[in-house]
Amino acid sequence: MSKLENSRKQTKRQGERQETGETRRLILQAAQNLFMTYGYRAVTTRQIADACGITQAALYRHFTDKQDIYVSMLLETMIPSRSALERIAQRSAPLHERLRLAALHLLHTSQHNMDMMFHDVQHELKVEAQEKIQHAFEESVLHPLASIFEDGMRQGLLRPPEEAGITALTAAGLFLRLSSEFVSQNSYSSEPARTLAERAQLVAELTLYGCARYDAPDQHTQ
Amino acid sequence: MSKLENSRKQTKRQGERQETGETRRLILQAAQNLFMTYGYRAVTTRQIADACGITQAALYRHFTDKQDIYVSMLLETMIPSRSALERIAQRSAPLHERLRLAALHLLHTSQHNMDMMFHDVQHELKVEAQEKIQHAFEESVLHPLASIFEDGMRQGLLRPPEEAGITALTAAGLFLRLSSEFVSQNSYSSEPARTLAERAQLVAELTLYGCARYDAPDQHTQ
DNA sequence: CCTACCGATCGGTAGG
DNA sequence: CCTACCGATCGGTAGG
Repeated sequence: MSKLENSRKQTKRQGERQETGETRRLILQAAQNLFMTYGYRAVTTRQIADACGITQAALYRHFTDKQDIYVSMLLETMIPSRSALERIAQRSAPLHERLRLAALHLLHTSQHNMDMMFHDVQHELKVEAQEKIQHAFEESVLHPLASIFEDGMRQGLLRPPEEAGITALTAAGLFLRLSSEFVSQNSYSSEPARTLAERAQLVAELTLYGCARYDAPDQHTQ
Repeated sequence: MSKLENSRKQTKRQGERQETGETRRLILQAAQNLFMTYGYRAVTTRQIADACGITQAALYRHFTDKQDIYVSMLLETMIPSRSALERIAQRSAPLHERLRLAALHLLHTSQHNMDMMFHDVQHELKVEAQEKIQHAFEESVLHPLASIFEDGMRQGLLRPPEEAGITALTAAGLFLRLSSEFVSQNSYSSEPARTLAERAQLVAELTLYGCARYDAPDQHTQ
């Protein structure tokens, strides 16, 4: 006996199945795969429905419209990151180590194609939805990351903005860009294959120290 | 007497105006503004035509289809960069200075939304067009930049890949991402306003040295 | 949850 | 270079 059958004894008019929100989760999962790969506009509601084995019209029993699917998917992707990143930020480990763990988290949950996501949010969504996403992103991803960099500045390990440095928020944005450079195994180049852990380590190092040798002659005085 | 009238005495059947390729340039300029802002799919051929003051059907006298407009626009944007970047790469100035100039060039010509561009190329174009763009990008942008980093490795100023470093090509890709972080005045944060020159300087410094203080205690041994 | 369908809009073509 | 139009596809709804 399937668990689909035993978990409902109610009226059941023609072909309804909703109950547990199982279908909703299925839709959001398909939406994540498709939207994050092809972008908001390029994905049709029919593609999402096909990936779930339901008809396009059935989507509208779970979401009010296409935008609602997209926004719900983004929120359910970002919000769980908050506690994970805040926990990492509050560790007592050295700056470098916390950044490595944060990068690992980002690479692992594959906060994919951040740039495309923001483009879509900005250009395809209504203002109200934009603000909801923007807020969730700041609370769940940007601020936890920025707090790590603020810590580094308080400790005097990072250049403050007034010494040709950048603000903690900008550093966080930069860190995110660097991470997305390494989500997919390379963008253009023919880099040797690396594990997720190695890439996270690299993101942390590059963010802090760049590509220069630590012991290189000081080029600022050249 | 308008210059449109005097530059042609030929047959002139019903409403043709083509001659100098003037309209073609107008179309490419409108296409650049629109495609680079909204992405390939979001821009309609009617929008491009409207921006040029012609009808949508008239576009097809200058280009075979929408993709042709897009590819032509990208090629005519990237190819002129080649000589500029190669000249910068071959200068005798220090590594840091050449990177600063390269960043300035990129920020100035606003090789905008590189990530969206690559997404569009990969997902919306036919393979043949993809390869044409990929080739032009490598020749005109990526390789000139990579040659600067190769130089730095030869000089021993950069960590080589086998010392937890990255290849010159990856460094070039990273440099491009950092640049696009600063094309628009900030992405998320509330950074103080900076001139183009200041941002170029910052991109070069961050690429080489990261956000850490140059004189910070070595965190690798923490 | 499905079948059927709608208006709107898209890229591209016919014909002059 | 324009007017007019085409088939295809889109997001969303009616009705059960």
